[in-house]
Amino acid sequence: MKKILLVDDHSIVRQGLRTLIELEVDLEVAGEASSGVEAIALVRKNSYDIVVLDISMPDKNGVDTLHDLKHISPDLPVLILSGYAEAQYALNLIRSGCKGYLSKDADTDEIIKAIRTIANGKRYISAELAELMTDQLAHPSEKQLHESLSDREFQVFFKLAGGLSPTDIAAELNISIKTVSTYRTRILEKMSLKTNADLTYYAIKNELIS
Amino acid sequence: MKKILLVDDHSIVRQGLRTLIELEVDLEVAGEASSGVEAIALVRKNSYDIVVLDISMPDKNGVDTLHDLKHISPDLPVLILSGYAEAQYALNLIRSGCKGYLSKDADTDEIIKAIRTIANGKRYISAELAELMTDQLAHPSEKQLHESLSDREFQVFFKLAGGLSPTDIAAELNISIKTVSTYRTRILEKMSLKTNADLTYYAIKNELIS
DNA sequence: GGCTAATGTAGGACAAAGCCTGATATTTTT
DNA sequence: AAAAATATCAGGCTTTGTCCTACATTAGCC
Repeated sequence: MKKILLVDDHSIVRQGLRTLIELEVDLEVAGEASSGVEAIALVRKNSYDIVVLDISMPDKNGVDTLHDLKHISPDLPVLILSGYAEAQYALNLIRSGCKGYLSKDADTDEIIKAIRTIANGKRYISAELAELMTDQLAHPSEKQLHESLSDREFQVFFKLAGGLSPTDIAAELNISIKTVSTYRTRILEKMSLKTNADLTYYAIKNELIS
Repeated sequence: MKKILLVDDHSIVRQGLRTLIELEVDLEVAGEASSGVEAIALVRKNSYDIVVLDISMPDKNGVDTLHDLKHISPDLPVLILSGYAEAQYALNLIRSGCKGYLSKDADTDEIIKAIRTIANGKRYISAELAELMTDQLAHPSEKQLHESLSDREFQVFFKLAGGLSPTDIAAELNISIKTVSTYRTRILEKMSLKTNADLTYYAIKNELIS
């Protein structure tokens, strides 16, 4: 009987997981925490076979919680549950020592399968994640996306992210709008983004602008 | 026996809600949808007493789904379930005709209470939301910029902030690009902003998107 | 109960931006 | 030093978007 600790700030999600898990004879929910801090405290006090951890939580996020868990109990396997948006961090998380990473919209069979696999000491890699990893190997870029931009490209990136129009940028840099447009295309290409809004988003999240 | 339709893209959340609801004698889950489109189709075909709707879903977001539901079935009460970040637009949604608004980390009792209240034709206002509303009444000048937007304007605002092109928005809402453009002008005017990047910035900083 | 303001909707004219393509220039690799 | 890759730049052509205007409907108000 594998003892599971559920960590998620949404009680409904915990409830859902609990219901799923209780249908399995070899698995049981041995604890629930609604925050990272609470989770750490429980792991200090009790023993579990696996932790199922939501990455996005208000007080202490999943990334930090994972980091701390690895100090307290290095061998305790962790399955990360994430919303769809955070897929980008999956690789960082695996490197930080979690044993598996699943999107919350995975279907219930897959979730149980992942829990069981990890509880048995193995890794669980979903199809999506596998794809991400091979992509990553194909383009081995440890560095931040925007670091691969050329000088000029970065200038343009910065201005686009700030909401300047191509026309304005062209004027400021004394180049043609066409050129600005070309850079834009390259920037989006290099950074695997689609829209100017993505640039703004990226710049804010990476604190390039505030 | 009140018939409930659950709409959420995460199967775990649906599972959790279902478990909760099945414990109640007067409530039953009569349908589940994992997307807005699916929800609309179900509402067209069957009859429900209440819809529990997640606002953040990939294909058709909750805002649009709510809007459409109000056309198809104006009297069908809707309870919006949201992640914590979206509290800001609760008021917009109430104005758009939802009967209640709850954060996903509300505890299970409160969720059931909200469902039952709404299924009986009343409104459900959580303590947090009530506070928001009274704040609002106390300082009417301090209302958030985006709250002065009309239903339609808000939809467009949301999509523009997310980086959708006017063409895409027009297609999603089945209106002309010109109309989208008009809304854009009004939105920027009302919010005293200048560019689409400002919208994205605003939406991120106000946690309307994350 | 009529008047005004807000809302939802587009058309047309024009401007802006985007995509594809291709020229030089510069740097890196072999 | 030659070859390959990268960076800087733009023209042509087409698609998109914006601005201004307009009109019907609804909601709000004196």
